[in-house]
Amino acid sequence: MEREFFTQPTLKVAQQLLGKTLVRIWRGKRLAGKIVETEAYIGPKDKASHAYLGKKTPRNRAEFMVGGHIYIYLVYGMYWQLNFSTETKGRPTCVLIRALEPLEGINEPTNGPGKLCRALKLNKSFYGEDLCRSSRIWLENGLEIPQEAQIVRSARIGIDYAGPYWSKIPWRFYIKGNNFVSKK
DNA sequence: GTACAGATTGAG
DNA sequence: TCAATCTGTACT
Repeated sequence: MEREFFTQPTLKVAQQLLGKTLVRIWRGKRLAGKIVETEAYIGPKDKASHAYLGKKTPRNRAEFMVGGHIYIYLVYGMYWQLNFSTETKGRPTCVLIRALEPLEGINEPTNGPGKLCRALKLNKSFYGEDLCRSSRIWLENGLEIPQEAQIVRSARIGIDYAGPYWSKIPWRFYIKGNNFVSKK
């Protein structure tokens, strides 16, 4: 995928990522999966974002990079969370990849954000990696892009702490009826 | 230096 | 319903 794809508005990128193929080269092998579920986190105003009110720390600085870079971090002491930065440099926006449908070489579950990172052998060494230039992880166009009618919008998962408004805003997207979406 | 909570998961 | 497990961040 080109840089221009990732620099579009975050909500648009979150929806257009559905159906794209995420490719990861691991020990010379191709691991690939179709993205079936995403969530948008939109910078300073989003109370659920790590960059709420523009907060910038060593941990979340990748959120501020120009679209197409990897923001990866550890939650609950054991699960990695894969995000792609979006929009322009300095804008703290990103899309969380929540679930994949396995296509090639994947032998572990990928129906959750922590699980997909385990299946694709992703960790902090990917922090800040450029998806447009990396030789070990990138995105390819899927064969068919889901029609708008096949995309479901709902509230994001696991962010109740953000309060009644931000925890309910419908910034989670997934492919309708897909068996690999998390929280069946 | 110490305390604390989290964009999850799988077991009971 | 609940514990595992650890890092970034805030506070003393």
